[in-house]
Amino acid sequence: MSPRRAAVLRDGDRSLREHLIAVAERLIAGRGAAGLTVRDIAREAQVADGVLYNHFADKEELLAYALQAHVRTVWAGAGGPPPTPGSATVEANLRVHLTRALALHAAILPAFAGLLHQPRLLARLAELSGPTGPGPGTRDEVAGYVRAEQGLGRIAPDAAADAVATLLVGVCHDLVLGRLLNPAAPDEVPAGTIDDLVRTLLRGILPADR
Amino acid sequence: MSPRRAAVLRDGDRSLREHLIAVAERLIAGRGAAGLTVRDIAREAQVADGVLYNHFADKEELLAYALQAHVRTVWAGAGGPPPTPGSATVEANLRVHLTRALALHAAILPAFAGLLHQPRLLARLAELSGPTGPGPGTRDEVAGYVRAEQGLGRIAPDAAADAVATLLVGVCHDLVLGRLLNPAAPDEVPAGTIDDLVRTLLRGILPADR
DNA sequence: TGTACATCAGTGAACGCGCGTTCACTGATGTAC
DNA sequence: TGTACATCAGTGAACGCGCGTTCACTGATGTAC
Repeated sequence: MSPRRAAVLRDGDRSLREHLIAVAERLIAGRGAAGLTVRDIAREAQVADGVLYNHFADKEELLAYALQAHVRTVWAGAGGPPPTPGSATVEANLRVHLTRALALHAAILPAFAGLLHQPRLLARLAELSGPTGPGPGTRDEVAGYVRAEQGLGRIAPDAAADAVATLLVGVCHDLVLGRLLNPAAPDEVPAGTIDDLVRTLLRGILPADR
Repeated sequence: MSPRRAAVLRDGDRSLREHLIAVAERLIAGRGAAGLTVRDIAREAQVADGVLYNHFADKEELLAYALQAHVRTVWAGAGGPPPTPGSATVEANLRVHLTRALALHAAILPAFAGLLHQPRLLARLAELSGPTGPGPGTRDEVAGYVRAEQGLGRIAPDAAADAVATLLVGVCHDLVLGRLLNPAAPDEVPAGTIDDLVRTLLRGILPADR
């Protein structure tokens, strides 16, 4: 090992690059990427202001890696694999899917708040591998689940799997956006809400005689 | 009329205050409120940089009024009243509701992009009267429609009106957010998508024999 | 009617601040002798 | 083994810029005489 090491990394084998990404990820998880400055990150990392430019082209590149890491961390902590088609009941499984998706979105979407008008950063993030946002992963999971259950005969063969996925992911966006737009609103989703949503998806709203 | 008037307002009876709000509204409609500077607004309004402080406490207050005006304008242009319960078919009416709501959200949500992490501005906006965001108005409209149709027997009495509203508004958030997060995506909603969503809401996804 | 003055909304240069980024310097380590 | 030097990642003060905001000044209008 050649020259100087940052004081904070003296004991350990983590590279400064990894350290910066991890610290930025932690800050993003805590308060979102919007309004985060390079000084905030440097101070929290106990490292000089300018050192990030030895490892990243610019602030955006560091943020892109940190956002990717955040999304991966949230997915890894999503609490195990999604329900297996054919197991339990479709109703219970959809409830699990919705609950999972809500937790994912609640953790990921706020981190992106304030980045929606930074297409350059979003494009850079999209170039990185893996799930880069809250939506696509959940959508594919749900649509795949619906198709599998259709194969098993537990969901109507003419049901539109993509539509179900859109409805389910849409609910997540709605509930999380509602909290962002109205910070005074309560964090908790009322107990009956998820049941109502799942039941509506399952049975529709037409009267029984039609 | 007493002292000086702004050159741009010489011929006309619009106050400078109204002029500033109208110009800011136009800019917000065109490119969103994020990244908009007081100089942008002043230049577009053909008016001195500092004059806004004669009429508003600060930039945030002007933005709040302009956002309110934008939301009102979009609602006023929403294309007439929502469908009347009992008319046509429930399916057709839901399709109209969804199309209306999509248009509203597509026009309003992007204006709020980048403001989601500015709770002070959002709070100030909420203090103004009228619909202050894309969500609540649509939600109430849809839930009210569902309840009215329940009274007429065209929607199942045990259907959850709020859940339907959440699902429908959620779809709007989803489609608009998808475009914001992935600017490369196409603007058009595929023709069959709305049909699929409405049919799923109406009939659910359980097989016919259950 | 004509002239001097008071009023005050509008003007725009200037201020202070925080941001992303740069770069001359520091100092711990590996190498040459 | 001990000493002098080269290397280069890390340091942090400084730079340039754009932002929101301020304020001394301008000048069109109403009023007094």
